[in-house]
Amino acid sequence: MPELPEVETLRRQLAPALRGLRIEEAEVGDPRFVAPARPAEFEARLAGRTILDFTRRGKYFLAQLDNGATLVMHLRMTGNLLLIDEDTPAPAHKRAEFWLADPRGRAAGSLVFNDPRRFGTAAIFADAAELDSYLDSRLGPEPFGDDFGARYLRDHCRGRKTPIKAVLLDQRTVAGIGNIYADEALFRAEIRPQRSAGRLTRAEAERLVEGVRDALNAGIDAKGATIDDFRDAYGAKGSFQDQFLVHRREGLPCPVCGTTVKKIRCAGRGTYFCPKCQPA
DNA sequence: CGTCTATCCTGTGGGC
DNA sequence: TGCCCACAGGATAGAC
Repeated sequence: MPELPEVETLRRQLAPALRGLRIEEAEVGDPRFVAPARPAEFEARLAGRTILDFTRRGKYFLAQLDNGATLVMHLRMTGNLLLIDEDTPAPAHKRAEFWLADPRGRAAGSLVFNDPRRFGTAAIFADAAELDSYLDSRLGPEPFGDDFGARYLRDHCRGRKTPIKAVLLDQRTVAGIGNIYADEALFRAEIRPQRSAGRLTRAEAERLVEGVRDALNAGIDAKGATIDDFRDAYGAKGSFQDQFLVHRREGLPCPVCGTTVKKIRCAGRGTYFCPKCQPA
C-alpha cells in the first residue's frame, strides 16, 4: 500500500522529470477519479498548463501549475503513477493520462494514473488558500518536520483511550503513516499496538517518534515496499518488503529475540507485533 | 467530541 | 480443476 516512502519514491523520480513540461492534453477515463468534478471540466483546467514543481504533503502529490492552481492526486490503495513514452502501451487499469510536451513543444511522453481498485483520487485547487485549507484540515505535521516530536505526540495523545496504532494511522496525528509503517515503527519503539495512546510514557513517546522516522527512512532508502501493486515511475519494484521486521511476518521469528511474531486485528487492520519485544 | 463501523473497489488466494 | 467467498486497506461519512 502506498504510504509516505512509496509516495516520496515516486516524487523523487517525477519532480525532475516533470518540472517545466506542459500538459498538452489530459484524459480522464474514469469519472470516479475526479469526482465530484466533471471529467470534461477537469481536463479543460489542465490543458496547456506547465508543471512548475511536483511535491508531496503526507501521501498527497501536489503538481504546481503555472496559473497558481495545484493538481492534487492520492494513490489510496492500489494507485500508481507511471511515466511512459509515446510507443509504450498504457497499463491495464489506466484511470487518467496526461500527455506532456517540452518547452519547445516536442512530445515528452505521458504520465499515467493506473489503479486496479479505483480508490485513487484527483482534484484541482485554484489557489494556495484553497489548497492549504483542504490539506490542513486533513493532515497533521510532516514526520520529518520540527513540529513533530515527543512533546507534540504526548499532547496529542493525552486522555485518549484509543490504541496507539489507531492514532498513528490517523493522518491528523502525523502525515504519511499507513499500516506497514505503523507496525514497523511500533516494533522499533517496543510498544504494543493496542496500548492506550494516553498511557504512553515520555520515554515511549520519544522512542515512537524515532521509530516512525527510522521506519520511514528505511522505507525511502529501499525505494518503498512492493507487496503486490506498488511500482516506481518506471515500473520497478521497491525492496522494503524484504526488510520488514514484523509486518506480514506472522509465525516467523522476531529478528531481535526470536519469539514468534503474532498477528491480531487492531484499528480494523491486520497488525503484526512481537509479544516479547513489545510488552503489554 | 471521541470512537467505532460501513463503504468504496477488484485482484488474489484459500478452502472445498 | 474450478468455483466461491473472504480478504486486503486509505480515507471518509455516518452512527452512537
